[in-house]
Formats: sequence, structure tokens, C-alpha cells
Amino acid sequence: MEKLICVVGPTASGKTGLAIELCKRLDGEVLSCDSMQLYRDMDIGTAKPTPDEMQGIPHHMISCIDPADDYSVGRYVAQAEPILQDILARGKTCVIVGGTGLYVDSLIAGRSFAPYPQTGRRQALEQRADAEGMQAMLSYLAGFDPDAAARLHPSDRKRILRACEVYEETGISITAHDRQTQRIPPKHAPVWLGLDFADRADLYARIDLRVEQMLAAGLAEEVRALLARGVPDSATAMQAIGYREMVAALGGRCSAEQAAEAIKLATRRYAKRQRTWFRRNQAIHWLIRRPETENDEILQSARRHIPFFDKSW
RNA sequence: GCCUCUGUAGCUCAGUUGGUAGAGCAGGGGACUGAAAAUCCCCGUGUCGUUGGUUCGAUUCCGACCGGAGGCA
Repeated sequence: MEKLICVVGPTASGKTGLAIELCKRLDGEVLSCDSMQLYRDMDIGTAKPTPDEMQGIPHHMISCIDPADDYSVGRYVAQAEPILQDILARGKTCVIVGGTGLYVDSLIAGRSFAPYPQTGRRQALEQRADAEGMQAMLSYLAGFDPDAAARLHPSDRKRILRACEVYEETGISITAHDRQTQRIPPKHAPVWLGLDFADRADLYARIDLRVEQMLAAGLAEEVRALLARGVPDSATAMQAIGYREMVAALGGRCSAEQAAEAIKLATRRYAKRQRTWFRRNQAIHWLIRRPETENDEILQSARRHIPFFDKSW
């Protein structure tokens, strides 16, 4: 049996702390599964654990990508899977800390992705969508992938154009590709642990507090430094919550107070989407906390779901 | 003290020539297979400030009262 644990849940629910405690007791290493903590020099706004907080536990897939780079799920799985294998091969426990649902699920499922070509097809499709409208693109898609066309809403430009691109590029519809690459059962069978608060208001209060702490810790400076270094504000990394709002504030498009409120709001909504994503995963053992819940209590509940816990624990 | 305006969803406000009401934001639910902290979809009952009156019927008209804003003293 693979000694593999996935710690998931909404942002600010305490995943990072739990993962580190688990690693200390299970001879583990952290494999981060967070689409924004991947980027270097984005520490404050992505709530990365500090070296101090890591307590000597090795962390992988954190601060390994340049903020100006394009990244994707496909690249993540390709990079993370060998690391996962290596951790297990060395006899260690692998603790995946996942805030990014798509990345976690793809890694665990062992999904492979259709290529993303540099052939200019994407650009051509974008132009065609601008000229003809999305209904026309949807009809075009229906010609070779009626399932995808039926599934996608006309406003869902991103997915419609991607579906067209995959077919034009590979001759295989994205629906067929997804079916062909689906692994049943999934590649890995981790112990799933989900962290969340019983009362949503408590999570939101934590989010607000954390945003204030980020601002006090110099989020504005962090963003300013990235921009000064030439990271374009169109970069994927700059779409991260906290960064895009600060870019707006630094550009004089809103006040610092407005930016702070916008960050809190966006983070709450993000947490809601994360819940929606993880809620459908029936394998997750939910560890529900209240503001007064001790970390040790959570740890003990977690232990009950881990069949391979260390005898010394 | 007098005059004017104002009180409708958590917030900002529409509206009903009298037949108990709807937008935006917030909030909730869902989707998700090159960007996912991204992107997309769906969801609106609330003593219409309180209390009398007129009326078959009042949130709407009238009076009083209680909030709020402004003006004159």
C-alpha cells in the first residue's frame, strides 16, 4: 500500500499546518498541490509556509516556477508524479497538500492531457470567435464533438475554443480524448483528509484576518517587486488573488482599502468554489473544526483514518 | 420650533395611475480534463418604518408618530 495522504479543503482551513504535523509523525514529505505557491517570489500573497513553519520537513513543488512562465495542469502532473514516486521509493510518506482541486485530482487519477500546440491555431480560433460569435463556434464544435457542444454553455468561451483546438490539432475530439485517457481505477489510492470549519462565518473571519496579515507583511511590496522585475500583469501568476487586486491599487485604479476588501471578497468566493469541488469527492474524510478546536484534536481525528500510522505515534 | 426631502431584500436603489413588488451588489447552489487563486451556469417573500383613517382591497392616497438628511429660524 502506498503511504500517500491528500490533505484538501478550502483556503485558510489549516491544511499546511496539518500536513507538517502529519509529516513529523509519519516520516513524511510535503508535495504541494497549489497552482500559485508554485511561483517563486510570491510568498506573502500565496500564504506559503515559511522555512520556520516547515520545521525541516522537505517541501516539493513550491517556489519552483518563474512568475512570468506559463504553467498548466499538464505540466504539474508531469513534474509532480516523478517526485511522488521518488518520495515513496525512499520509503517515506507522501503528504499532498492540495488547494487546487483540478491539480490534485489529475495527479491522483494519473490523467494525461491533450497537447497545447504553439501552431497559432488558438489565435485563429480566438479571432474567429470575435468575428462570428460563440453560437457559431458552438455549431462548429457540434460538427465533430456533439457531446461537448451539448455540455458547454455558449458563454463558456475558454472551454469551447479549447475543444475546437484539440480536435483541429489532433483529429480527436476532446470528449474522445478524455474518455481514452481516463484511468479506472485511478493511478493512486490515497487517504483523503478534508479540513473545513463547521460554521462558514468562522472560515471567513480567518480569511479576513489572514488578508490583513498579508497586507501588514508587505504584500504591496511583493507585488511591486514582481512588476518592477518585468513580470507582465497579464501573466497567469498575476491572476492570483491578492496580486491582481494589488496591481490595480498600485496602478491607481483603486484605493488600498478597496483593494483589501476586494481581496477578502475574492478569497471567500474562492473558498466556496473549493468546497464545491471537494464536496463531490466521496472518499474524503472530513475533519470539521470550530474556532476553539485544538490542532491536536484534528491530528487525532486524522490518525483514525490513516491505516499506516507509525507505531511510535 | 417650522419647512422640504426620505424610510421597500444583508447593502444601494427601482416600482406599484390602489389588486401585497424587482434590479445591481452581497449571499447561496452547481460545473470544471493546455490558464483552475482561472473560467462558466443557475437561484430574489421581503412585517414595502410604526399606527390610525379612506377603500371591497393600502406598500401605494390622507393623518399622526418614530428614524435619517437638508434648509429656515
